[in-house]
Amino acid sequence: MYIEDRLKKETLKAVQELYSTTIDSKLIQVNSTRKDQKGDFTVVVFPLLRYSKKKPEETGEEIGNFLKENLDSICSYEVVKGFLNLTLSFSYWINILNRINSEENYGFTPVSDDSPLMMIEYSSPNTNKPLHLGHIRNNLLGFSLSRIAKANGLKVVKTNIVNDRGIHICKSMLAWKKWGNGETPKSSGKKGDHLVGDYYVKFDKEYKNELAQLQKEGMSKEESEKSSSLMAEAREMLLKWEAEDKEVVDIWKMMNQWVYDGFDATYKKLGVDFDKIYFESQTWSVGKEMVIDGLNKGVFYRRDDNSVWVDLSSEGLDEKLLLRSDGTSVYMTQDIGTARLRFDDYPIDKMVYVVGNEQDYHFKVLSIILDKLGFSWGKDLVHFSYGMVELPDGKMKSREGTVVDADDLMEEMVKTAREMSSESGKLQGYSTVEAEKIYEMVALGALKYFMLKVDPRKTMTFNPHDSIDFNGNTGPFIQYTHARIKSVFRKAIDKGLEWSGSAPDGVEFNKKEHDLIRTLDEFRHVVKEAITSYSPAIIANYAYDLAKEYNQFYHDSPILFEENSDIRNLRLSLCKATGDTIRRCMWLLGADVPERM
RNA sequence: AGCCUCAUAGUUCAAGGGAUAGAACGGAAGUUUCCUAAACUUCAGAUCCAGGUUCGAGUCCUGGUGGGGCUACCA
Repeated sequence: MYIEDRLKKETLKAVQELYSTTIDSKLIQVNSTRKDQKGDFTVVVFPLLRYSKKKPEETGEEIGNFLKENLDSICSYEVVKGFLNLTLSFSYWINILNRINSEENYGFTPVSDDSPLMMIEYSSPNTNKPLHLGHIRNNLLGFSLSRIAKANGLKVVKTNIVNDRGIHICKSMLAWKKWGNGETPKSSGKKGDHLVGDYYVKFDKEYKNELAQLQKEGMSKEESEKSSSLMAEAREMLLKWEAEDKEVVDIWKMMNQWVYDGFDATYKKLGVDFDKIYFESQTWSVGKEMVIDGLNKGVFYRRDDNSVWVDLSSEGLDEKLLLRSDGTSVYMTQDIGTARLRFDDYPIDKMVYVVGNEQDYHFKVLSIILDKLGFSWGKDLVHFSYGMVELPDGKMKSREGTVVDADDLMEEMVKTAREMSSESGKLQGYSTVEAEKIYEMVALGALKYFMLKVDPRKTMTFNPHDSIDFNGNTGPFIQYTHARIKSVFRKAIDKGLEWSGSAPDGVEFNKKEHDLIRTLDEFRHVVKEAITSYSPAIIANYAYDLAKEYNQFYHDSPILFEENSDIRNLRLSLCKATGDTIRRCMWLLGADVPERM
């Protein structure tokens, strides 16, 4: 049992004995003491005043005294305003430190056979545009969440649903057919997803031209849209696709493969992966069947024009379309089908969708529909709803060319990392290949930290001109701290001052050392909180605090120059624990830490 | 119009109803004969407005103002 739980229990007992009342344990708050106050843990006494019927100071004194009598680890206490600050003994903290260093994966819960299974859907790209900044946030959140879940003892299946069918796909296919002259990624040297994306844009441009021309000839906007021959061709292509017309399907397969090759390269560079990929071209028909099934069960209803709807007015929502009047499926239909397939494939206990908050309504509806169809997991599916990434002057708009492309961005950041590193010259003696690996690690660390340190629910702003920092509250700052620690241990070997493997009991430590141990101790809470609140940002912010704390300690306290071997081993223990904890934090964020940088 | 969501230094972000609202960038000034200066130290600078609940409100409630989103036979 950890000390916080014991403190709570003993405080409960104290109230019982001192004031002869039993109170709800929720009233007892044990917090970590603010770093600017003396003490390690704080019991907030305000809520207890109703029972003590005494002044805050007096109540604090009485409870403090009781706790000190009953818990050996407490060596002193003081009451400041309504706060009872307890100070624990040096040996308590030495113990904690040694525990951190002796446990295999401190703060993590191992996965066991009967662990619940969490399926996490993320990424969910369209095959007609390359990945951009918004996808990066999605991918990094999804991947990090999967690691956080694993660290909390859950089995995890990462999944991706690729949106590979529909009218929008036909648009890029049609444009390629009309104006492509057989261009391929090979012949043009373009990455496949970018090539296909270009044709999607090309279609849009030609379509706009056509509309403008028609309107010039006197048509209204609606009329021109209706009589556009380009759009008619695209629709015809979709019908052919659904009828499995060989020519169309062949082009579809070929162009999709170009895109997948492109996506794979981007995913690889980003460092994310999936255990199982679903394609909408395979799930849409299942969705249709389920809608028909629901229709038979009376959950849905058919309108005169043959379209199928669900009435959610009793849930306070409106009516939602599930099948168009021509029998084709919509987004919702596909999500229903995909859910069915997934639950057939895996014994899922928790389904998490990492999808932007623009779809809050969609997932609310999906949850209700799945529940209505009789799926027990429908009600508590989790929509991990994250905020948009905006540019300083607003949303990214592909038509205005303000989209920040994922590949370009990563490339740019690697370049910056390379420049910064060669300025400092710390990688001398490394081969080009090794050095290049570190540039990538640092660049990606910067990007990942930048995206993940923000509360996922909030809209975030990305300024492409300032780009992403490598100094201050950044990924490289944290990586740098790790590299520094590794360097200390290398130097320790050179000097013959190897670490004894533990901190000796009986040694006393200074304020900075004390703060550092306390911060290290908090890691276990942070890991748990990250999963309960679905927030990698909690890990990121903690990692920064820890690195900051360490750097202050490092600055103030000589480690290898310390003559007293007990103190030196304490400090090396702190270095070891900090290095490992930083590595674990970054792992949870999906980022790596270098030995040198 | 209705519903959802957000609002904190010049800027980008923190702050489980708890103490003097914390960082970073940018601005001003410092620290390397010493374990990595991508670091450390110091200074200036913020809770949209009006009420309410509470011993205590950036945090909860109500109303305003302002931004974003959703309310598609698009995905």
